[in-house]
Amino acid sequence: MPRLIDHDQRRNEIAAALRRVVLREGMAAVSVRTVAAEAGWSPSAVRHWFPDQAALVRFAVARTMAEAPARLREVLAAGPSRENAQLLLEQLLPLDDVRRVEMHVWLAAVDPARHDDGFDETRSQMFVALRHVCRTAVARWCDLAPPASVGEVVDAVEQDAAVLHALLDGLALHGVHYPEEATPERIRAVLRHHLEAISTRSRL
Amino acid sequence: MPRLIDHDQRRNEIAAALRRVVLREGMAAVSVRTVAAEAGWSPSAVRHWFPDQAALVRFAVARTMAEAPARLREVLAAGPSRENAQLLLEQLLPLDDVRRVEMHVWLAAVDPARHDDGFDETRSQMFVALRHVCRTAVARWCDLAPPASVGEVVDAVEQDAAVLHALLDGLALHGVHYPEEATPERIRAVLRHHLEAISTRSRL
DNA sequence: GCCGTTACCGTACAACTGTGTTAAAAAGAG
DNA sequence: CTCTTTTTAACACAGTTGTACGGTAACGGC
Repeated sequence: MPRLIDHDQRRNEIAAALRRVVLREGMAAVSVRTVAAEAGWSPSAVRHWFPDQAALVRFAVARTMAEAPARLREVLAAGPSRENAQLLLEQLLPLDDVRRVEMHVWLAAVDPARHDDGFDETRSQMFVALRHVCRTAVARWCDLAPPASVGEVVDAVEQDAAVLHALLDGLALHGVHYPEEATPERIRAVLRHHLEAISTRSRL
Repeated sequence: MPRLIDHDQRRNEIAAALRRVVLREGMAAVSVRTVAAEAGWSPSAVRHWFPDQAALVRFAVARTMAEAPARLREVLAAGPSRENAQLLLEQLLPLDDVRRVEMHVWLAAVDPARHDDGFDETRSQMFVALRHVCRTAVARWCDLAPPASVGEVVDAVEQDAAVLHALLDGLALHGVHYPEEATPERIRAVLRHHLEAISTRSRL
């Protein structure tokens, strides 16, 4: 057997390089060559680990988004409370560098993906996943029983979740594209304000 | 004097061609050549009307977004009412083809613009303009005096406007990138639900 | 020692890009 | 018709892109 290399780690390194390129120069600057240079390898090395460029960015985007579920699970484990509900939602907002990179890469990838095949599934999965997090957050915030499955839908919660979902993505977009205006504190404040509006209403 | 051509109309034709390319194949497919082909001219013709590619997309994006203010003014002229407030906001959502194209082009242009100079001003202008529309809409919805100027800020309205602004951009993003899930009717319903939540709260 | 498999590199090529230059066509004014 | 300016085309050039191919270096088992 020849030298054995940790495939996953190698690919993660390259994905991290792509992330850095996207963050610094935007998705338009991503190419096999630029990513390879950023990672410190030759373009052929990158080509060795990924069959083509599309697979490269697919993998990198997937890996980038893959860290969020772990954070969500961790917060979820803390048990339901209002603080917890807000904390849950904040995991999906660009409030620190890690989450900012996630959102940035995702937003940069979503638009081109609209015309690439093989990304549609990821896109809609992301949508339903986010929606379900919103459902859970609304339920926890309003002190209701959490939704048992992705399929189970309670109408009142569902409407609030749809609003929250759009609000969340809007805040993410603002945080990434208008960092001066939408600072982490302001984003948090807007989310807080909206959540408190929900509770005020539900007390009627 | 040799043949005189309506410069503005010519440039608008080219901008429209760019719009079509963006809509069909995404911003990544935009080049002097592809736009020229779409418009039915030679690349040199396009180059004759725009000094370089950056100016081309700058102009096309500006022209695309330039149609919204007219719509907003028209709605604003109808005088304040709740229906009117919702209608105002709906002018900034991808509810028909015209508005869908606007949002699509804008979203496709915003991300690359983050790393191009000369677009920052447009970006922040868009932000404050949208925020002000939200302020006005909240004021009209809650039957308050409309804000006199962009500078005048009422705290209670301002917080609601910030939420509404993020919600609006989130809904726009959903409508463009998840057209199956976020249909015009659902987008309208979400907006409606949020606005009614505001009024419920304000009646306390 | 050797060998075979794996990892990586350098180069090459065709396609595309933006952007100049150069020249032809078109059309109103005289 | 001719002249003059605008409009369009054709071409060229350098740069970048994705991807394929041939070769080299490393390493584990014998």
